[in-house]
Amino acid sequence: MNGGLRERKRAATQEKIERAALSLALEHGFENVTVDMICEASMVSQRTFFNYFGSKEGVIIGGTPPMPSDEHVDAFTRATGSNLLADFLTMITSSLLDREPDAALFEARRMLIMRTPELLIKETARMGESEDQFVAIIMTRFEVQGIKRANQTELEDEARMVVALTTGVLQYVRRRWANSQPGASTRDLLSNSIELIQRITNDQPQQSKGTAH
Amino acid sequence: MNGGLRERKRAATQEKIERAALSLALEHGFENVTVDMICEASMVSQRTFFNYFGSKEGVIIGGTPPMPSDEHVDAFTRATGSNLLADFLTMITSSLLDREPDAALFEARRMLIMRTPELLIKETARMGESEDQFVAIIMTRFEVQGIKRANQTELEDEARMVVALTTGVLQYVRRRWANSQPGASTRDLLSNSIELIQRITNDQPQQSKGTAH
DNA sequence: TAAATAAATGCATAGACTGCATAAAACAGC
DNA sequence: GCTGTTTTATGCAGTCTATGCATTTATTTA
Repeated sequence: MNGGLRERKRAATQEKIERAALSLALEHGFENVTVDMICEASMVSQRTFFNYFGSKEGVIIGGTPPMPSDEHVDAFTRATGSNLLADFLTMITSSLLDREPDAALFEARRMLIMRTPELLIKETARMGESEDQFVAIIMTRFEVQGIKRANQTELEDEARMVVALTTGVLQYVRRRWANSQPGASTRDLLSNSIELIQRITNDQPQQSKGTAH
Repeated sequence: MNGGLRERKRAATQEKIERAALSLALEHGFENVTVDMICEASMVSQRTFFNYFGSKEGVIIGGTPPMPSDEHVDAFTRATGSNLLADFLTMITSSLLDREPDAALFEARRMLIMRTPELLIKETARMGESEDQFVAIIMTRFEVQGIKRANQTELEDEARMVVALTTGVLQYVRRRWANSQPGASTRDLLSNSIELIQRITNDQPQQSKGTAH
């Protein structure tokens, strides 16, 4: 059933731990906060903490790796005619934004990540864990849109490169986002980033566009 | 002085630990090998192990973050007229290749990383730690080549994006490299990757090239 | 050969994390 | 409301990575 006592208590506990963790980390810095401190502040056992979040970073960057919702995936695979990299990037950022409905927690996280480069790196790493699933999503889009290459491998390489580029760009975007104003538009940030990518990759003053061999 | 007993012994110890670690990790898998096992196999104390490598991953992916030599940096900042991203990527991979002169260790590392996605991620993370230094190198190239933008910030953003893209692409390249034949050419792999990037970023069937706004 | 420097080690300790057993709470059916 | 079942929370013991500090051992330099 939905909204049972059990479920609500679970959500409450999770939030309580998260709030305690964020608050402590903002005050003392992430690395100076121990799991025990978080447990004491949120009045749960250490074991419970790990049951919920799996690791110390987990409580900040999310206990489970981020996966876009079916709606986002659908929109992505069907968004024909636009730029693949831009669309993928948009899907990922959208699903990241959806994950945190509470504005205060959202902002706290932003500040924390800004102050803790290590967390930004870990977040990137976590994204990398889901690589295969992301590749699958992109392959679906290729299929839906009837995009073919000489062979399946080539198509998969392309998908893998898109994911790789995205994890890289995400690091850039997150940094910019972390240093931006609280209310700043993610959309603008994204389109600026994509412009920048295109400027960089298209800029090749003297080299011909053909293969380098 | 150079080649003193001290220095040679140090190099010998380091190599002994590295060999033991790689051998054990290939046999049992990285996560099933403990630091104590490595210490016993290489006959050093645990403390010595950490003095050399700082962490368990360190013994596999290198005790210190990878930084290109002055020669590489020089070549990069002066290589005018070519593609920025390609040149930067080349510099990074070159310096990575230079790090391991021993072919057997090199190959062992390749196999290990192929079998241990976690290590690939950690390696990427380590690269991210040096971001600021890389940005500085790129800024130097801008300066050497007299490249200007509206303001310094814009230039730095561009540099940061190049680093971000590179860390992403590196993940792709490393995966390809890990799964390739022992003798495969890194140069070919690189140029293929760069072609792929250009195909992806230039491919925008219906969207005009201008700003999305 | 003696002083200075560097390397290796031992020991104590913190802190993250896991496995396992058990207690407490919530649920489902009656 | 009572009872058996399923989740959730906890306690505890133990493993493993990692660090600080003091001490010993080896190499270098003067």
